[in-house]
Amino acid sequence: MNSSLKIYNTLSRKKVLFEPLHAPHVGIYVCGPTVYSDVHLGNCRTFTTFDVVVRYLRYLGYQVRYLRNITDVGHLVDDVDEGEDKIAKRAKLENLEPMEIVQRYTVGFHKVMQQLNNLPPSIEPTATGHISEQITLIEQILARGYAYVANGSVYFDVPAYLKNYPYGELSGRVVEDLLSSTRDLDGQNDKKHPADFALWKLANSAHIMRWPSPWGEGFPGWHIECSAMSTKYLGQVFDIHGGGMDLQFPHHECEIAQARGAHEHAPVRYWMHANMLTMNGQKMSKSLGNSILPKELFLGSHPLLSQPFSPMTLRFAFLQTHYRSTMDLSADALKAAQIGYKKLMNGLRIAKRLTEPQSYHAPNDKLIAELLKTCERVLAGLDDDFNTAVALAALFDLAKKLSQFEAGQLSLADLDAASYARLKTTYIDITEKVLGLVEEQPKTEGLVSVLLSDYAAAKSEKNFERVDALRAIAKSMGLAFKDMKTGITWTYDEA
RNA sequence: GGUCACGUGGCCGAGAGGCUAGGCUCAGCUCUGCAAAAGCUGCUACAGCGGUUCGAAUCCGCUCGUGACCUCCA
Repeated sequence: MNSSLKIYNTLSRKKVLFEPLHAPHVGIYVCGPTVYSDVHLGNCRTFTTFDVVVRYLRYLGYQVRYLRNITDVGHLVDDVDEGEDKIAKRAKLENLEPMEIVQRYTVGFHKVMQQLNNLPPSIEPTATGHISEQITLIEQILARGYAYVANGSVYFDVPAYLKNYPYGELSGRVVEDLLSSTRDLDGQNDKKHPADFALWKLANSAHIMRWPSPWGEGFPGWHIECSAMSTKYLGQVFDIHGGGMDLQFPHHECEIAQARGAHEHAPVRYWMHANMLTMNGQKMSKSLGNSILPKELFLGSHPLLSQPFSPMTLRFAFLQTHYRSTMDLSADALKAAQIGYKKLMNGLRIAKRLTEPQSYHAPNDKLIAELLKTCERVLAGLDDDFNTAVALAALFDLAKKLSQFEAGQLSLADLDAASYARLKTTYIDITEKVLGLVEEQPKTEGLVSVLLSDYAAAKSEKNFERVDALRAIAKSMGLAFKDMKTGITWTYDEA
């Protein structure tokens, strides 16, 4: 098992060595979407980030239990008591049952995840499926004196909690600041303190989504579901918790408080936060109305886009930026990513058809050392807080070598069995299994090979009109022929 | 207003005291019937001003600019 993986822990604001609680098992929880509308590209970035995290952990040999929840309880649109439930609101708007909304957008979400080649989580629990667990957890918090009941609602008692535990350590928040900045909210008369947050809310008569509880009919607060579900499936203390940076406060801060309030222990050992996707320098978010839907990108139907971009192009673009940096979306960046992605795939195809030489010459030590070092750089990048940008850079260096081998500029016979295997498996496994970058439309090899042999025949006959015609056909399929001294093959057209 | 980030070449983006990514674009070359593909070569940057240091894009300070969080958001 690899022991050099370092993770940037938001809690300590440092990169630290990853040491799982119960190796080889790793538990990871990622805050999933609220399914009241389509996921937008920003959401996708976060989920792709953690997809690579999970993939890499598995590549290293860990047995990962990956949880990503579906928030299907509406939660409030604003913080005042008469706020509307997001899902219920949407349901009214579309004249549907709330669960129809949930179903529709859950299906849509899964489809997008699949298009982006994000693996499904091991468990995808829903908030509505865990109401009783949430109630139990709230009872535990109440029993330990860190919450109070008011008018059929239950609130977390931040001042009481503060007597025994720090609050705000994850987000670097100072409680006094919180108080001064949250002073002027009206309609929170049930709360004893402005920093308190809801664990359970009384449902008013208009509220559709409601469940019985010891405190009356109501619905759970926004933060409690993650605490309840992570505890149930990963235990009171688990390894990694991830989510978007905007969840750091208050959501994740509240999760910590709830867990300690309920059972004393800080719940998470490594907190990871993915940075925002921006558009024209501004955060992409539903509330700002500047979000692009994956569908719009894949179809090219957004005004910002002059052409469609494929899911893999998007994934590649995500991975070219480190997850903790903001990424600014632009048509130019996507265009560059599209070409880069094809180049990487061309390398993949070469790697796959590489055949081990019958015999090796005297090994070219310099070449071998260079190759091994580049393979090492791929893993070192991933080890360094999942730096996919660095890994990709090294992969491109390998792709270059792969081309040279194929074109006969370098000879595989100059390697040895070990370095040959290392080159091949590193390129293929990291690209496909860890980065999740796969060939988008595997061509029907039969058709392509017919074209290819036609092309070869036309070339040897010097029938250049036919040659040009065949090239045009290939191009229309997004392919190009390449003539090498060692033979003719096809490749993805990068233009 | 408070808290915290960030500012890298034509563009996108890593890196984080001396080695200096990578992708895209552009120019030239090799190869080629012409191309394509591939390879090679060139373009050498770190907002500004001070400071620490033998040495700073990287550390410290200030200035300017941008963003995030403080309210639902991945």
